[in-house]
Amino acid sequence: MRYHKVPDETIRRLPVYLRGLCSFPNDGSRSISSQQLAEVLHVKSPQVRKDLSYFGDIGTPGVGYDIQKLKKHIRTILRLNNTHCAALIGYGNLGAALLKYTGFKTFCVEISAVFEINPRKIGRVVQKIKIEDVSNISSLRKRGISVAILAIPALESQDVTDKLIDAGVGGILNFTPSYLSAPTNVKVVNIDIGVSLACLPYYLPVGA
Amino acid sequence: MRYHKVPDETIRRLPVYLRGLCSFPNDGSRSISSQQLAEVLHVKSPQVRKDLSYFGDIGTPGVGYDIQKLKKHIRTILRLNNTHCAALIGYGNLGAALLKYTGFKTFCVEISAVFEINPRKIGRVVQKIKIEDVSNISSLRKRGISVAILAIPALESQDVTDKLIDAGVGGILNFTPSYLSAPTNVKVVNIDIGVSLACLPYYLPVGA
DNA sequence: TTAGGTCTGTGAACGAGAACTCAATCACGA
DNA sequence: TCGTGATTGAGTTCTCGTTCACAGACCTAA
Ligand SMILES: NC(=O)c1ccc[n+]([C@@H]2O[C@H](COP(=O)([O-])OP(=O)(O)OC[C@H]3O[C@@H](n4cnc5c(N)ncnc54)[C@H](O)[C@@H]3O)[C@@H](O)[C@H]2O)c1
Ligand SMILES: NC(=O)c1ccc[n+]([C@@H]2O[C@H](COP(=O)([O-])OP(=O)(O)OC[C@H]3O[C@@H](n4cnc5c(N)ncnc54)[C@H](O)[C@@H]3O)[C@@H](O)[C@H]2O)c1
Repeated sequence: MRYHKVPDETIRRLPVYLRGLCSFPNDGSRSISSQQLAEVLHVKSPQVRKDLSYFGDIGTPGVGYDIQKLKKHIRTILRLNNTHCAALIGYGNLGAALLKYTGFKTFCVEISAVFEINPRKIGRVVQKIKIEDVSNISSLRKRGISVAILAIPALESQDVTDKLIDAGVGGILNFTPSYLSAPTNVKVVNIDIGVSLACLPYYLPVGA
Repeated sequence: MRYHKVPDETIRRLPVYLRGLCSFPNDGSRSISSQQLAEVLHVKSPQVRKDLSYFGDIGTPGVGYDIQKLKKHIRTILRLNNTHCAALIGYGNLGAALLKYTGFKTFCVEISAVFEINPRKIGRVVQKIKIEDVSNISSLRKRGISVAILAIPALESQDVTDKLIDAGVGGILNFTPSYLSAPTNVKVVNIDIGVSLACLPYYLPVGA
């Protein structure tokens, strides 16, 4: 492997590969070819090989990829070896749904802190987590929490983002419909549900 | 404007432009330049002009874009002139959050039907909508509902998708972590929250 | 009426990422 | 030990989308 900047698109596909591998029928075979992997995941096989080749020689020519080794390798690349703790900011409609969701553990991510501004919610215990006051965000650094999920009203999002960054957070999953300013060493991933939904009618057949 | 296939990326930006225009400070000026628009939305100004130019001459050289006209124009392109009714499939954690959300009306989309398989939920009235049995999906065609939001367990997603397509649905917003097979005339937009979250640790500074 | 400044629309250059292709590599069996 | 078939890794090509740059349209004011 030579030096290469890894495309963001590749990073985004790795979790998909990982999930595919986890749910792969354990039919005794220890290895899987890029062809088989590609079919399950609905991508092309050269894509799979190129993605994986960015990170060194993982596969074996003539054989394929060792399933267990590949899983471990992808986890290492994504830093998902040990469980990551994430903070949820905003326990509203969306926040509550996210907190109840158990699917994140496939990716070794676990929501381990919840912050609110509403006094009626602060102090309540939900899913074994005690909801804290939003001013406690500054404690995130010493608690080793560096990933945050933003599910608060758009107006407050930049303020809270600034606080998160001050507290050493390096990755933010943003559900609010606002653009968040952040230094380049902080990664912001946006999920804009409204925009995704608004795109659909365009693709409907005319007259529908 | 010549004939051009419009890039998907352009379509995806249009709702962002629309939302930006809606929240633009109404300081009396009737028009806005691509420069100003670009600043608000954090894109480059040639991008804005190119995106809009796919759909004919909307702006006025030397002046800019008439704000009200542009809003109307974008709505027309995206077919968001008259309210679109959408069906929500699955009233679980996520489905409930989506149904309560009022922000979709910015984009003239409204959830007007909810389907469930759980008998204890069927028949309940939530947000003025009566939850129906999933077998009623076939009635969507005559009700003129052609957009659906999938928020059910992954295992059932392909089955229900097939039913939705049979019922004439042409656009699906998919929250399940599975790949949905659909004919090319049906648009599927995926929102994979788990994958988005799993990407974040990769970008954290080493040692964090 | 015309000159000068502003801003759009668009062809062309550029860049990133996806798909293709094939030489190099490996397992296995003769 | 060597030949065969399978499969990777990576250089090349292709496709799509973004950025650039400028001609032309428009407004205003003298
Ligand atoms: N619910 C959805 O389906 C949906 C869809 C698309 C986008 N969103 C976006 O997600 C965000 C959350 O949506 P929601 O429906 O859960 O809203 P919500 O109003 O139900 O919940 C927001 C929660 O955040 C809390 N909050 C407000 N300010 C805060 C602060 N400064 N610090 C900590 N907590 C604070 C509020 O007390 C409330 O509990 C919004 O930006 C919304 O636009 C939601
Ligand atoms: N909740 C989250 O935060 C979250 C995050 C990421 C992904 N997801 C995905 O979104 C989907 C829904 O998640 P959830 O947390 O709301 O799950 P949930 O279990 O809370 O809700 C699922 C609902 O769908 C209903 N249902 C099941 N089969 C059905 C069918 N065939 N037809 C109609 N309804 C049916 C169930 O009765 C239930 O009410 C899942 O695929 C999940 O993986 C959710």
